[in-house]
Amino acid sequence: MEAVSIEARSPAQRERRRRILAAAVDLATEGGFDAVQMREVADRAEVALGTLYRYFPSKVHLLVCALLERFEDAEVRQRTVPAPGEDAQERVRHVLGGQTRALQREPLLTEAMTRAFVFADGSVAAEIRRVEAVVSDLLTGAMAGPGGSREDYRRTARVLADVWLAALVGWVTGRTTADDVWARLDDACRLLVL
Amino acid sequence: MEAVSIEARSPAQRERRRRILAAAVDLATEGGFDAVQMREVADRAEVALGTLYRYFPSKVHLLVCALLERFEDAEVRQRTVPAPGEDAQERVRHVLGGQTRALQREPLLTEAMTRAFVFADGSVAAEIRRVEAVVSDLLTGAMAGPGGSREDYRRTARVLADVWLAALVGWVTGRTTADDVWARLDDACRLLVL
DNA sequence: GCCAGTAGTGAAACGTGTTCCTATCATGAC
DNA sequence: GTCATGATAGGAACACGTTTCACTACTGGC
Repeated sequence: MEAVSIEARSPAQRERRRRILAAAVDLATEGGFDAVQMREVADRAEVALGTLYRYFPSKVHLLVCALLERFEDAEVRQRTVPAPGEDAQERVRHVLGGQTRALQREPLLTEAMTRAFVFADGSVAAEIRRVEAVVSDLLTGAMAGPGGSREDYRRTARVLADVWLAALVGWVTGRTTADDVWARLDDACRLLVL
Repeated sequence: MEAVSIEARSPAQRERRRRILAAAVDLATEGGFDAVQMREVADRAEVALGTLYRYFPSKVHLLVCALLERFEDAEVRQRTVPAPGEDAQERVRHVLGGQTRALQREPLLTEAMTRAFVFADGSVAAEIRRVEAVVSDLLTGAMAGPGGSREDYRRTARVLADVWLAALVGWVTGRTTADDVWARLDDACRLLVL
């Protein structure tokens, strides 16, 4: 089942897609994963339920796409304003800290997107991979710095992304505190040979 | 809502609990997360649906408890037969490799338990924490070796557990191969200051 | 043994993600 | 302009996790 691609044909379709994502983000921001109910998303976006499913074949697709857009924006911004810092460790800490704080500003939205991300099954593989790629770019870009080689940092970035994800999962499900997310990233940065 | 505790009062209750977990594991082994349907679990365990929900307040609880029992067994076994290896890195690699191979022998069961683990919400916090504690014991025990101090390795163990989890999630959802799980753990062991 | 209270049964019912179907609408080819 | 084709609306229907309820069976204290 293929979703309507991002390069949706008509302006009306792009607009519908935008409205759907906005509705999902609003509901998630207000009530988290459970509050993103497909009928309610369709109502708010003013599309029929069947249309919603034509654009996003499942609730998880929808939320992962919302997550992807956020990270894509973040990655673009990061590219225009490179992270400050003397070395790879300082720069990647800066990025991780900033992104984590941003996620923590909207706890329920982060909960919804994070749980969708980890619960996603094989049918969402393409979107998940895109998120992983963007996050990898974000982190390797920070570590490599201007003009550095990203490839040297791919493996380290993946470890950091893994720690980040696990810490976020612990936080969004109420098992740990917001500070703990940073503590775990901090530990990881310190323990990794950077 | 509190599940019937593991120290269930009567032998009949312990037996019911055992049957329920066995039924869940069987179904998961055969068809993964989606195949663990509560009505079917109740049927196979020969208990009423209401009874199943008295023992395990949700499908996720049920699968996380199954995961917990597996890791508890593994941890006990690990304690009786300490991991071989000259240093912390060798020993923890041995344990991670062995456990990962064990998980990969039953891909659908691992898929079911892993997805339950990451999708679990706050109501499963207690069980999740127990799983995390057992995994931490497993890894710190390996790294500390006989007579060593576990505490020195708590943070490293958590990073490794995070990488392990993220890699397993990637594998059970078909995004990466079984070998990739090991490759990522291998990278993490190499990149960490051990 | 009897009784009170707890546990278990069986079945119906509810909520929400997902699918399906038919009628209506929009758009591009001619 | 007309028509064919695909997109959207509207809504019913289905699947499965979860809840509820009335009834029965068990168990521990007397």
